[in-house]
Amino acid sequence: MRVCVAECSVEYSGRLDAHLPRAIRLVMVKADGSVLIHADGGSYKPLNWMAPPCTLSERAPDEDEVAGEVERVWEVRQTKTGDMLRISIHEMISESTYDLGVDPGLVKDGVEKHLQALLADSLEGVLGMGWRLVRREYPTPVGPVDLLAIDPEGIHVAIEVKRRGEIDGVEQLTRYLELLRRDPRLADIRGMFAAQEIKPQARTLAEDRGIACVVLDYDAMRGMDDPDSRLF
Amino acid sequence: MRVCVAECSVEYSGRLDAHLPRAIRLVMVKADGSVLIHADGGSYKPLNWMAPPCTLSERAPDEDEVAGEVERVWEVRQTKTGDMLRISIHEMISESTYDLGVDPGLVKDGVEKHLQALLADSLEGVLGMGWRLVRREYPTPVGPVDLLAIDPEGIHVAIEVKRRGEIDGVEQLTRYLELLRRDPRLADIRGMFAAQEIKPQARTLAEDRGIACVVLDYDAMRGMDDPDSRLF
DNA sequence: AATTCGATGTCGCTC
DNA sequence: GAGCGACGTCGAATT
Repeated sequence: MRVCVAECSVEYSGRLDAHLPRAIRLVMVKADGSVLIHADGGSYKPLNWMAPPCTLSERAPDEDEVAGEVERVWEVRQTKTGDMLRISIHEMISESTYDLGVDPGLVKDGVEKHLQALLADSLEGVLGMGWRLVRREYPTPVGPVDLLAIDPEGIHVAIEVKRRGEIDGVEQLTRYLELLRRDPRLADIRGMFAAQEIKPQARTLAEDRGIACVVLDYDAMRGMDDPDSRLF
Repeated sequence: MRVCVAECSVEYSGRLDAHLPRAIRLVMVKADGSVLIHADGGSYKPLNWMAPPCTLSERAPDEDEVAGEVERVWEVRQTKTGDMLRISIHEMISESTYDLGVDPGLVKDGVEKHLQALLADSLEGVLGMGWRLVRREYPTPVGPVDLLAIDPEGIHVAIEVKRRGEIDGVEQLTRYLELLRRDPRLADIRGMFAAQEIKPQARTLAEDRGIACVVLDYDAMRGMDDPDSRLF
């Protein structure tokens, strides 16, 4: 990785055209040729960038660029789309190269699949005694519903699990229910919307459609979970 | 901005839990306290990060951490959500601080909205005499179509404008046409797909559906445009 | 404050 | 490779 701090101006041409006026910025060139240009603020998104696969070439400034006090010009081209990033360097303030090696990568925990697995393992702990799991990823013609369960009264319940419960999740569950009810054995199936957080609009819509809402406590579920039987 | 290269391991706890095993990475601390951790690959997205507003504090490693060869520990806390990022530094390889000043920011040009405005202003210049604009952003139940126009024969034409014409743009226009044709006054409406560049697949699909394709010349349209009447 | 919508979205999976 | 959905989506414009 090459890490530079430079006074530069930048032009991008690709899905749109954009330019960055002259200022001091951090320019990061990764081993795969990709380039990131960061200012000292904003979020994790660079002001400008080029995604791999791409190639960086350096050239001398032309007459106009010299007149504009440009010392070096980097041109980064996207191999597939032809997008181009031109970095005009007015002054290189610092430049270093490091060998970072291959990163072992991020390990995630607590995503929807994990919530689904935890709830499947802790149905009685979360919903109460008498609940039984039929299966995870129960198939329907429009995709699998997260969990199919049976409540203490013996009624089937389709459970949609989300990390954040929003309206589109309720719509998704509604589609599943509509199709599942065509199966005579599931004609009386009910719906349950389970999420770590349920938005007010989603709750309103769900309850209007007779879908129960359950807020999941991830840490509590992890406590209930039997570590020997879990999937992750 | 503080730019460090360090052998580190990282834990994140917030919307999800995640961790990064020990490896050499770039750690960027911006003036607002936000932190980015980059490996030497991937795209512009960091492996891990903390968005502002947040505060970074450094502490000495505890007994377990010392046993794990940790030299320094940075803890970054999100002020509002309480999300936490813990960076355990095994070895600081390089550390520098720069004053970048306030960035003037990215200036965008040539986005779809601008193309749409230019085409609306130059309909006859681009498509030929006799074309008339009905309106921009003509509403349909699935969103507004960019332009509704009338061709020299008096037939309505729905025009979808893109910088890069790809298949999803043709699908979008097809949905608009389907709904617009339900209006008896627009039963004979035709479609036109206008873009600076039209991908072969998109052109094939469009023409198969009877949708005309027009390649827009941005510079020429800017030349035709009356600067006094334009929207930008 | 809440919501909707666009993004140079990116990323990861299925087909 | 294309299509589809989730994302620690982020961010701006709008209600």
